[in-house]
Amino acid sequence: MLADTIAKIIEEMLDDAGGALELQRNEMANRIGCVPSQISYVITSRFTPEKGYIIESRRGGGGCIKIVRKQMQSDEYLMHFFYAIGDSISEREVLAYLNNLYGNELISKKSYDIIASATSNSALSNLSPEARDIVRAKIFKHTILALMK
Amino acid sequence: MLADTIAKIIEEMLDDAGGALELQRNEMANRIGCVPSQISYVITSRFTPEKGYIIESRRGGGGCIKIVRKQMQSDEYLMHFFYAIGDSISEREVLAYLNNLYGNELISKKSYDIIASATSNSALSNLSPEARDIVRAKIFKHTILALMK
DNA sequence: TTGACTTTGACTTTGTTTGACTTTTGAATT
DNA sequence: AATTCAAAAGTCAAACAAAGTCAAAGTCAA
Repeated sequence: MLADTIAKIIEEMLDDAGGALELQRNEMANRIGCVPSQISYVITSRFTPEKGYIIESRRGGGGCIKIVRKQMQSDEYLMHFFYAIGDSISEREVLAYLNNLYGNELISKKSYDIIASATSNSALSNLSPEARDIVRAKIFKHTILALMK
Repeated sequence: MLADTIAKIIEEMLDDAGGALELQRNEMANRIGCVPSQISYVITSRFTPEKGYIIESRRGGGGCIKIVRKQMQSDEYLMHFFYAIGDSISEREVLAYLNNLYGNELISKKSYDIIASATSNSALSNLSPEARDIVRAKIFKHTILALMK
């Protein structure tokens, strides 16, 4: 899929550049052979702040898009997450959070798997969708606290 | 029966692929000559976590369904536990199980903490005591499976 | 003949791709 | 210094591509 390919290219560029990089949308679209807005789409769908990226850009002649991969310190970061979780959360949102934590090496794959399964729709299938999201939020918060123990 | 045929096909594909595979629902339905939702039905009815399968999927263009089969050899002990858990379980019982697992060095302290917190009365405080034990059993089973991942 | 399991298809939700149009900005020209 | 222009990036909605959901209808064994 195009979007995944582009995301991968950007990831590699970030690796090479040590976590921060500036790219030109049109130039890149041209090189890859897609419309420029496809680059925008990839960036807004894959390089979100939730996943730990900071995006800045400038229009006009010589404009560019700056992408920075940020890493924080663990407990501080976990607390940040803890407070960010509301009273209700979807399975998808939990996974986005977990991916971020795992991607930043703040939790192990095993912790990831356990929390993901404990908060999955499948595990909570006895509850109504609304109740599910509320219970999930509570479970998720509890496990985040357990991670800091 | 159609469903069994499809299940068999998927099993064979899993064998060939060494236990993990990605398939496209529409493409497969087309090949087999059935409606796409039949594939969904087979997966939800036959490839359940209870039976040791992990399912993930993605919609949209280039979407797919990922199926992973858990092999039970090295995880017999955990499976034993898994089957011992009924449809309802108290916080105390979960802790007894976890202590056993931890005592036998089958899980780490971190895994212990995460699972204990995810299944605590405190995490499930929104639910009535009866609902709590039922949901807890399900969560606990899911986390046990995650441990074997 | 009831109840569990299957089969089907209409409809929903999620994710991707594209292109037309808008906004911003630096630089060249008055 | 003000104006204009072209070169960026942004926005948005339509079209398309998957998978999910759900309920109605069918099947079959106890």
